[in-house]
Amino acid sequence: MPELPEVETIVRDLAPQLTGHTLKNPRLLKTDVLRKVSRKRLLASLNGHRVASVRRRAKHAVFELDSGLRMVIQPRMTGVLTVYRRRLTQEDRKYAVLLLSLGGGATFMYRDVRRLGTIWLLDERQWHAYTDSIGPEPLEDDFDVQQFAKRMSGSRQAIKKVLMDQKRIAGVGNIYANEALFRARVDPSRPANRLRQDELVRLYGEVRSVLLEAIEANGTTIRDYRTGTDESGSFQSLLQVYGRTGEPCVRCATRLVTTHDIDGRATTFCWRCQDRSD
DNA sequence: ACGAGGTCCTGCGAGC
DNA sequence: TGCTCGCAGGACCTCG
Repeated sequence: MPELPEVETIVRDLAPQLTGHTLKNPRLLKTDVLRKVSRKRLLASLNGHRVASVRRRAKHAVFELDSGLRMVIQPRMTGVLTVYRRRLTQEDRKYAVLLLSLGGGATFMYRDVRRLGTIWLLDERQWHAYTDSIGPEPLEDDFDVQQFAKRMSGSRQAIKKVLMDQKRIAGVGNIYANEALFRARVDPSRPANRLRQDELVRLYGEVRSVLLEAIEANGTTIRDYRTGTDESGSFQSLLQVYGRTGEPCVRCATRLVTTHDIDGRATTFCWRCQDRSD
């Protein structure tokens, strides 16, 4: 799915096109993405309301309305959020979940092939309860290495799994967990609470730099991901391990290997550069 | 508390 | 060519 850099790209593209605009003619084509909100209440809460802001939190796009309610969309694996300034074709609409008219011929669309994505509608209290329940943003200025080290070392689970735990740090998914661990030369299966200080320092730096570089590249398009202007990202050409099983390590030329030992997710790494060192 | 595994969905590519 | 199978960027749940 879109991870932090992809949702950040989407939100940067969408914000200028949505902020200050009044939403008209909301159409919900699929209801299985709704969580704790009825179709009727969602549509009524959108229709005629102005968008106050479009922001990212973790891997979610957050649309704050003038009513104070927030529509939160988690694109998960295959969700795409785009504003179109042309007439939509049948092909465009094939996987449409939510359509909103923005005026001036512009249309916002959330489409989602697998529909593992979700739409929430949260009031102020529910929003704060949620945002307080997940981890801090790794790219915030005040997210320092001590905070990172403390959050990682509180678990003896595999460091890769802990990196991807949204309750510990927000926004890191499978691609960037693989990349950051490779860059930091840390074995993904190491128990998080057994990393040395120097490894935690490296990992902290690499998590932040890989996320920043991916944002600069407008995210990673493997298959489904599109930016808010329906374009592909370009970070896929800069991946060093993810999707490169059997190819040579960029550092030592050893063939990269993939396991599914950690939480059943694909972990690609260099057993030589990321040797366990405990 | 932890790990394992199932669940929600559809599409695609590999292999036969 | 056409079929079945496993896998896919996520996160939630239950069970033992």
